[in-house]
Amino acid sequence: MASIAPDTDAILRLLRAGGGRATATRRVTIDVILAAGDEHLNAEEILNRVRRHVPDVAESTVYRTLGSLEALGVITHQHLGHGPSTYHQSTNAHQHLVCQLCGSITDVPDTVFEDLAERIESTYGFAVDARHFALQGLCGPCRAADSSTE
Amino acid sequence: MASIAPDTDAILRLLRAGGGRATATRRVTIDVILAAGDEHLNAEEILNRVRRHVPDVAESTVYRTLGSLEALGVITHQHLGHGPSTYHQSTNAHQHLVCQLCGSITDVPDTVFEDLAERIESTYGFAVDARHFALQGLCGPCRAADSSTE
DNA sequence: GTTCGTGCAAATCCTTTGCATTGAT
DNA sequence: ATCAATGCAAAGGATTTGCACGAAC
Repeated sequence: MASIAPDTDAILRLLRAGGGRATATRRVTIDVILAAGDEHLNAEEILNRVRRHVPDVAESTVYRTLGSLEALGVITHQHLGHGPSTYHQSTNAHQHLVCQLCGSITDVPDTVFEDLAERIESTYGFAVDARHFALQGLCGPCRAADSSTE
Repeated sequence: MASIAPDTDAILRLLRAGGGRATATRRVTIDVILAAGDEHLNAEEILNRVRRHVPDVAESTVYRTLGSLEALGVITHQHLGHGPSTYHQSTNAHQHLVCQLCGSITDVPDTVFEDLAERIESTYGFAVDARHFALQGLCGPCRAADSSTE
């Protein structure tokens, strides 16, 4: 498990400690991710925000930086559905409920899954990690709209 | 909800009832899917099996047939991880536990998720459909191998 | 004789890779 | 001076789409 880095400088230090380099572009990329908080940013959105400060970044650079940060354990990516992956700080880890109709995302704490995880573990010996892929379904509003149409 | 079609002819009839056409290629495609039973076939595997009987099918044709069958409710596709989608008959619907290390797939009955689904429904008003995206995690053997290495 | 299904190629989306150059250490 | 990071363009895998032709109804 990687140590948790609270701010951009600490993360840059971590990067350097691993033989990496602290570039201006990387600093901005990290700033963007930390500033995003609970938002679920995909690579393109991160790229666009980085470009506000470094207009000529290549998308491949952002992808490579995201990869490095993920290897350090500083960020995590998750799959919320059919679209692109989203990224956030590892310290923000939680599970996601994604509506298949409207795409809305509900963050839920890990604790909600504890019973399920225990049951699956004791029955199948399988250790569930429900964070990497979101749980799909229908959110309240869409269910209401849906059942009134049927 | 579409009616459940038990055999190839019935499915072809359904297809026709919806204004579609019953072609030889479609017949073979349906046969392949029905014969697959519990296997988790992706589009390429289905294509290869169809080609044993119809050597010159285009991949786009198989994709389009899969789309039509899914629209009819006869088949379902699910995402087991980062790779291609897999398809099976809707009557075989169940949930999947996919090991992030070895890729092994464990099928689990819907009942395992009932409590979780109820809890999420009452807390968030969200109706979970855990079938479309698999639950990720570590299978028993991989956990054992993993912890002995750490 | 209309549609719909098909083959083919090209296009799409998201992401990765190769390679020469720039820049951090 | 070294080696990692970058920009650019091209490649990648999975899937979709446009279009003309052929086949099912």
